[in-house]
This record gives sequence, C-alpha cells and structure tokens, in this order.
Amino acid sequence: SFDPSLSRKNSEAIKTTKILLVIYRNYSHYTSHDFYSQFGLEDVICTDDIPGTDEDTDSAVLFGTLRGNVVGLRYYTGVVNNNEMVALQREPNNLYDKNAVKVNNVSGNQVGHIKKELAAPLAYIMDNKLAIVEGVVPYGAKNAFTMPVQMSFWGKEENKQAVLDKLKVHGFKLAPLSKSSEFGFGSSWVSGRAGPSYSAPGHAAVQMTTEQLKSEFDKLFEDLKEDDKTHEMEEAEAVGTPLLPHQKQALAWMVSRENSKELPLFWEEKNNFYYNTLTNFAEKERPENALGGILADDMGLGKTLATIALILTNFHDGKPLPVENIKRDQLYKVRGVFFVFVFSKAEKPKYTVSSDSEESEEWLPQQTRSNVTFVFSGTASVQSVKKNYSEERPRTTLIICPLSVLSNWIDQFEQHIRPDVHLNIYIYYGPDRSKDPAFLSKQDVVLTTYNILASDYGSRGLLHRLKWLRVVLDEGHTIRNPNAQQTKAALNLEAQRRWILTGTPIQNSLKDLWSLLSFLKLKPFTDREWWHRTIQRPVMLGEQGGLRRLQSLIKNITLRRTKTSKIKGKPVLELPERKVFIQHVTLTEEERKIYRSVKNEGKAAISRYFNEGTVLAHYADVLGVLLRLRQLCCHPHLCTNTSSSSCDSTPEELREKLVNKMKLVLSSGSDEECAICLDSLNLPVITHCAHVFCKPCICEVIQSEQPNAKCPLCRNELRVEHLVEYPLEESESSIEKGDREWISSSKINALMHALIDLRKQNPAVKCLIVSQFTTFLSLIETPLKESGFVFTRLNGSMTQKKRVQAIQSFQDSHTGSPTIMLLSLKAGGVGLNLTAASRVFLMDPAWNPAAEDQCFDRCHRLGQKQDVVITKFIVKNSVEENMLKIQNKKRELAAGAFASKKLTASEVKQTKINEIKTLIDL
DNA sequence: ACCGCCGGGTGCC
DNA sequence: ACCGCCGGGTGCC
Repeated sequence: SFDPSLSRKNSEAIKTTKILLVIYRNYSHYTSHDFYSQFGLEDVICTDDIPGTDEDTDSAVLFGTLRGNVVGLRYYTGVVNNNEMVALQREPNNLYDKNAVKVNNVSGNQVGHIKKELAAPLAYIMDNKLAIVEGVVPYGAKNAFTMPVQMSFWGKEENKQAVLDKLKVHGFKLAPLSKSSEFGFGSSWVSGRAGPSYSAPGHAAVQMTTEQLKSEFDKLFEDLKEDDKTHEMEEAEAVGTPLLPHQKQALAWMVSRENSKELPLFWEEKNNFYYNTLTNFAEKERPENALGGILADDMGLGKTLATIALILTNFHDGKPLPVENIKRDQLYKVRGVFFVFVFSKAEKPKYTVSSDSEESEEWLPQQTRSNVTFVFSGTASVQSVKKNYSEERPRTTLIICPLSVLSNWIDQFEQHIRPDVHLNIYIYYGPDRSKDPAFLSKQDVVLTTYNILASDYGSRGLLHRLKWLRVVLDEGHTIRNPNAQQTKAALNLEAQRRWILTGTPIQNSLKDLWSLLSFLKLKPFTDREWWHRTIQRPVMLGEQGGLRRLQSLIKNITLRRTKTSKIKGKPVLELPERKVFIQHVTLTEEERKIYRSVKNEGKAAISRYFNEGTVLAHYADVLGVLLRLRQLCCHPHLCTNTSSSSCDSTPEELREKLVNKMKLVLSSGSDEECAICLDSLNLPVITHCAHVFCKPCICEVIQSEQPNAKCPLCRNELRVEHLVEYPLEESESSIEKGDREWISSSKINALMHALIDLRKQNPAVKCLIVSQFTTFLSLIETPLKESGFVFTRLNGSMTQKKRVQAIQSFQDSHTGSPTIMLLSLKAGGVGLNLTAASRVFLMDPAWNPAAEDQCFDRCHRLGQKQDVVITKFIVKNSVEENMLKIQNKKRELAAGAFASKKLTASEVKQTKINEIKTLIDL
C-alpha cells in the first residue's frame, strides 16, 4: 500500500527524507475541546468562572442534614408523597418575609413554605451560595397544615463552617453524617423494585474509584448495541434509496420510539397513578414518553438517510407518506369534513372512520372545522392518510443543522426521495425567508441552522411560535452547553417528537448530557435539579445505583453504532482502506532564512511572556507568532506582517489592531470557537484584552457580572462599549493578491510534483487539496491553471449556492469535470460528501487531529469505492513537525487507558506551557 | 386583677 | 390544628 510516486523522484523541490505510514484509527472522541485543553483553558472556561454555569456542584460534599417543617400547605395545590423529593426555592420578593423559601414538588407545584424561623438562616445560606439545600418529605405527606422535610446541605468544604455558624446563630444544628442519616427510601411504598438509594458519600455500599467510573463512563455508549435494537423495518415506498441493514434497524428503532405508547423509563403505574421511581413523585396524568431519542451513530453510517426514511415512513399516525395520487372524484363531503374513501374490495362504503386509526375517535369531533382527507382501503385498514393539519396537529418536521451541512441535507433529500413523491421542503434561511406562519406550517420539512434558531429565539420569531410535528437537531451536541443561546433556543421549541443526531454523544462530562435530555423532554430531567440529584451526583460520587440508572437511561433513548459495529457478524460498513502518508518537505535556503528570522523574533517575545508569567494574557500574540510560522511553512506570501503589539495607542489604532488580531485568531484555524458557548463564533467580537467571543455570549457574561465584569479567559476588565466587532465582509480580496508577483514555494512544488505524477498514472483520479489558509489555496490556483488542471473550490465564505455548485461539479464523474477541489479545512461540516475524491493532500497540519480526521472523512465515507490515500505535507525542522508531535501525544492520550483523566488546573497549565514550549522549541 | 385561668377564635410566608 | 398563640372574659371557697 506504499505509494511509490511520492518518493520516486529526488527532485530539487522535494527533498523527501522520510515517509511515515500512519495507520488510521478512530479519533472521533477528539473534539474541539482539544484546543482549549492544549492551552489549558478548559479550567478557565468550563468552571465557575462563568456565571450561570453549574455551580461547581461536582466538588460539593454533604455538610449534614436537618429536619424542618413545611407550613401553609392548605394554601397551595402541590402535593407530595412520603419520601418524595422536594425543591427548595428562594422567594426574595415575598411581601411578608424577604427570607421566604418556597417548597415545590417535582413537577414544580408549590407545596408550602419553610417555616420562617428556619427560612431566615436558609435564605442567607442560599443567597450567598454557601450550600445547596435539598429536601425530602419523609412522612406526613398527607398532612393538612404542615409536614416535615428532611434537608441536606451540600457545598464546598470551605463553606461548611459558615453554614454551620449561620444555622447555629438561629438555633439549628446539622445532624452528624452517620449511616442513620440515610433518609427516606427504606420504607418507600414503591413496591416490587428495590427503591433507589441516595446514600451519603463515603457510605455507598460499593463505591467505585474515579478510574473505574471513568472507564464505565466510556463504555456507556459502546454497550448499546444489539439486544432489542436489531429489529429491522422496511422503509416506505417513498424512500428512493434501499436502506442498508443497519439503517433499517435505525428506522425500526426510530419509528418505535416515535410511536411508543410505553411509560417512560423510571415510571410505574399503580392505583391509577403514575409514579416516578427516582423522585417518588406521582401524578394522575400519564407522563408522556419522550417520542424520540439520540441517534448517535458514527459519522458516515447514514444518520441523515435514516432520518429522511423516518420522516417518510412514519409520516403520520404511524403511516407512510403515500406514493399514489388521490383522485379528485373520490372526494366526499361529510359534515364539513372532507373524506376521501378509496374502496378497493369492500362492497359497501363505510362512512365511519376506520377503527384501525385509533386516535380518530378522540380527535375527530373537535376537529370538524379543519379539512381532512382520508384514504381508506376496503379492508378497513388505513392505507394512506393525507390531510390538512390543524395547528394542534402539526405536520412539519423542523431540521436544525450547522450551516455547513445545510446543503448536504438538501442533496440527501433530493437523492433519497422517489421523484414521484411530493414532499414540501422549505429552507428557512437567508434574509428573504418567509415570515408567514401559515406557509411554514404547511411544509412537510423546514430546514434551518442553529444561528437562525438562536436569533429566532431572541426575537421570539416564527420557529418558536409554531408547533412542530418533529424537531431534529443535526450535530446535536452543539446544544451541550446549557448556557449557550442555541441550547436555550432549542429547548424552547414546541414539538411532539424530538431527535438528536450526533456522532459525538458525550464529550467527557455528564453535564453535557443534561441539555440533551432536557431537549428530549424526558421527565423529570427537564429540570436540572432532578437530573443532578438522581443521576449526576450519585454517579459522580461513585454509587453503583447512579451508574446503573444512567446506563439504563442512555440505553433507553440512544442508538449508537460505530464503523466497526457488526450486524449478523458482518461489519456495518465495509469502507475501503484509508492510508495516511506524511511527506516531509525541506524549505529552500531563502525560505528558511525568512522563517528563521520570524521564529527568533517570536521566540524572544514568547520567552519574555514566560518570564513575566503572562503567556495566557498574551494568548493572541502567541497564537499569532505560531500562525506566522505555520504560514511561512506554506508560502512566504501568506505571512502579511501583522506587527507585534506595542502599548498605548489611539482608540482608532487600537481598534484596528484588535480587528487585525481578531482576523488573525479567526484565520489561525485553531480558534474558530467561542470560549463561552464552545461553538462556532456567532457575530465575533474581540475584547480589549484580545480575546474573541460570540457577541451574544460575552454580552451575557458582562450583563450578569455587572458591574465588574471580567474576561472569562484572562480576568481583565470588560465593558460592552469596548467590544470591537468584526468588520463586515471586506475580507479575502483585500489580502494582497494581484499586487505581488506569483512565486512558488517548496510546498507548492511538492504538491505539483505529486499531482502531475498522479495524473500520469490515472488522469481520472480526483483529489482534495486542503489547507487552513484560503490565501494559500488561492496561490495554488496559479500553477494548477498553468499545468492545465480543471479544479473547483470550496471556502467557508462561499454562498450556499456557490457551495452546492462546487460540490456538484466535483462529484460529477464525467470527463472534463474538475479533478481537484481546493478545500479550506473548516469549510465543510461533518456532512459534506466528497466521495468522488480518493486522494487528499493536506497542505498544513491542524492543531486538532480530529479536525483533520473529520476532513478526511468527507471522502472516506459511505459511497467511497476506492482506497483513500492521504498525504500530509510537513516542513522539516519547523513548527509543523512540532505540531505533529503534539498531535501524536494527543492521539496516544486519547487511545490510552487514562483517556481523558481529569487533570488538575495546575497540571493542565503545565501541559499547556510544555506544549507552547514544544511548538516554538523553547 | 399591673395577675392567673378559662375557652373561643384562629392559623404560611 | 387532638397543636400554640392571641386577646377577651372573668375572678373565694
């Protein structure tokens, strides 16, 4: 499998010194977090530095417990059971007592108040966040006026004394932590099962070590395969592409989830009541099962196709979208309702709704105003149903995806729906998008992006006013951060069925899971407190029961297969091989000279930061130095000298400098994410301390930290009026193009040599040429034209239409179609399909090996028929080689047993410092 | 009796 | 609340 063309010649340009064969492994759990871990920013970003994030509940310990009283029961409707969990909630605006503390049951109905004498110290403790106070009503739930409540106080060790003192002043004392302090669950009336136990830390019957826990956690999603999910289902006729066996499994599972009549997990029916076995909450109303789930298949297994098949197959009431057309003369009017009856075999027409349509009886009487069209077969079974849905019975599937995969969805719909089937699909995107709710709700499918979703939420726009039949979040892990705007926006959508598609289900934290569960409307986890008390904390404390619950929960709502999963003994996907070669390039003496001088200058600056201990504060500058070096490895013209910083300048100069820095960071290929929402930048702004965030994110931080807001990355002062916005679309063209004469570079020579060689062997083979620098791609265009290559190009900045055109022409197999695509590394999202290419030339290494892998997967995926050969050009003795070292270290770490062992803040810092040192040879 | 005791009215915060 | 608390009625043995 060694490609001789790469080393055959010993030309002047390519001084190939060594070729390495890297065997492909799956690094899919490598994520964009990596950038932050690389620079040790995770601890700064992910913990309590940002207001509104989880109150560092992971490190909370139990201070003790206290018995108190709930009073005023007769004024409220909320009821509880014995042993039921209750939520304590401050009510600072209470007219009678500013210390008031409400007591709510699991579904949020108020039960009463904490007696005022106790509320006084509680209010202090809660307001100052000294402890989290949780309650359970041990008995007396049926009392008329007051009932007892057993309270547990959880907090950071350093706050324990303050809590004890405050309680003491008011004459209260926490019970010592003894075994007997396990409260409540022993006498649970929930029969049959062993009730859950929430024991105090240190007293868990079998406590797991952090390592055990970690490995169990990693296995969570791997143990999901087989058992009940092997059932296959034939796709509806309307699906134009035959499904593979594993896709039929996915379809069967998704349809069964949507049509499920079962109680959700952790609920039981008893005495006409429905009991939640985790919280002991009960209600008369049957809790709705989450009609949906998480499809967490590896990328390339066809999540998109499975979803399309789901839409068509479970189109309405468990029936598929009909393929045949309805004839007009079969229309009958009955009491203002339009029915179409198609009787194929029956002797007599029936003017009743078929009993097969279980729900018709219940809804028809109220629905007589809407126009309904039914198609029945004579055997009284419904063959197909089509009707104008009323607002209460929405028909529309809303699909939300990153912009980069929007076109992929459109393609896939076109590709996989039979041409004679009519499906209304509307792309809700762009300034001219429809403002008409009636129009939108008449669509079968509405496609939009997370950014549109987020801005729609802010303005309470159409997406949030309509009721949807189904909402699908593609790349759904984008809602893992509960504070991000798009997460809130997604959680607030109204829909009957909800799906999350993701290839990376859990990053490395349980916390990530909560947003997903909350989106799925899984009772009672929509409220973070119940999730935290019943699952997250028990798991964190190493309790077996907690992990068991988590496992069954994940198992219940998730389907995940990897590329290596097997179905009936055969791999789910048989992809051609994929080989990665590293081709070393040696710079010419002239290039080396420039490189060396920039490096020495940058090295001096960075050593100074090290000596001053201000590396993090000069974060953008460090990146800038590294960026310039990486650019010089590619081509001397890439490095436009964005001068190093000097202090104190006029506001205008400062502004310009900041804009330049922002451009630097945005084009560095390493940091296109916002440190707050951890997602791609939405309206990027730069702070005076030169850190880039989404404007909405940072504004929220500033808002909530009033009046002394600090930068989440470096703790410098922040002001809204100091934020500098990214200037609108002047980009690209301004970066010098025609004003310098074109020259080649060692890397371009190496590339051209390989391309020409390849063309000699097989003129039809298609290649991707990938770089993080779009200017570099532009420079490469010149020799491509000179050598007569037909090529196309895909940039992040291209309009949707142009992207589609570029992709289509490249995927075209006719002679004369482009054989080369110039691709910016981050241009295509995960869904981008470039299977026409079987060769990839990666012109410059990325910080994050996962970003590279993702890029390779755009051609090494379902539909690829040939082996994929990837060539990475790496300049000898340069920052690129050092980047490889770090990439390899990361891969080892990710693959090793201690995978993502939590590092302490100082360990992370040290790692970061070492990495910067490695990168610049310090 | 500027007390005690009785029994009715009453009741979250 | 089959409590506590309040405040009015009442008052030797």
